[in-house]
Amino acid sequence: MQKKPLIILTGPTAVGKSSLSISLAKRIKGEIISADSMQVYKGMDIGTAKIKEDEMEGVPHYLIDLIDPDQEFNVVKFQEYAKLYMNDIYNRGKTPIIVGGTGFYIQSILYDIDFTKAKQDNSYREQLEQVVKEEGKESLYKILLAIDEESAKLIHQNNIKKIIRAIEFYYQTGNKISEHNKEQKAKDSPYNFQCFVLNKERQELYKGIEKRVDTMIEEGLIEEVKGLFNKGFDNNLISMQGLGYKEILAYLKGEYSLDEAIYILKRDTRHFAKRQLTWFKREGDVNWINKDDFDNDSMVIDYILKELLTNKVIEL
RNA sequence: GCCCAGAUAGCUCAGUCGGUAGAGCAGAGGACUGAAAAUCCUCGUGUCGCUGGUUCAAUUCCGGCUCUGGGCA
Repeated sequence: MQKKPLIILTGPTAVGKSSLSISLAKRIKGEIISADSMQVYKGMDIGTAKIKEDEMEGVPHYLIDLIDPDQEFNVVKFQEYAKLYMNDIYNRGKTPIIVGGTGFYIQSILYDIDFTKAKQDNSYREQLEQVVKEEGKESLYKILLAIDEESAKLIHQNNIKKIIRAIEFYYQTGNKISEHNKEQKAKDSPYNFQCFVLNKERQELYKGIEKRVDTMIEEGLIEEVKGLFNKGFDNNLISMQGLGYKEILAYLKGEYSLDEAIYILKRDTRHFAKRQLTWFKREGDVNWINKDDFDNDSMVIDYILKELLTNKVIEL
């Protein structure tokens, strides 16, 4: 069976993925699937720099404004939805373009990672968290060491979240997560894909981030967060741990001054952009686009189209 | 003008009872397979303000100067 075409446009936050994705989608009659862990939430617009209706210029978008901020979302759900929408797009003879900065989400589609089904049950996880509280993280680490030595070597003792997941995986499936990961890493992509990573000079990227944060504040980020908080959404939610939300929430609660909150938000967003770049660097089959090498966006589009044609992802 | 306190890494500061120095933040690099905008790991040489003196040896002690705070006139 012939592999289906898939285009991916990613890169660190604030490089300019959205505007480029619209131009690209229009040129190839593609439809956009957002791979963004925060833009799925309704009402979180300013802080996630969500694309506005009129900016979409009629290009269909999926996985934006899907759920409320108090609903749970994760890679598995992302993968389910994305596959659903992609199928629909293929059936209509169009090409999906995955656009977004959440590397893990993109990977889950690109290599069709198998997330072995298990009932959503957090009770065991809570038990493990209790172990950490009462006996310390060393005890937790020892549990992992006993069941999956390989993972114990790979995961640092301080990385409690990862240790808990590894133990939980064993508990739910009876298999070692280290072996599962090895299998998944060896997989070939089921798609005929091209993955473009947009980047620019670090200093410029950081400047763009800081400017974007200032713009968010001007556009009413504080009001947006206040509104969400008044609806009862608090920092125990994953959504409220998003950049811009957790910092402004802390400001509203009096933990920071506004200046401090903005400083921390800018700094954390810079750190985040760096982590994104680290992720993409590790991804092997990727096409880096340094925006500094192009005079304008339409030249970037020309380059992307040329690459897609020579690699036979799309045809004329 | 006088008195006091500072002057050490990009920033905030610690320290050396005299043997050329170290934290936090910033910054850089990395990991990641059901929280991923999350979580976690690694990386610290700089005329110790300038200039004389004492000393085998001064960033450290003493003097002068410059600058920055604060106080008194």
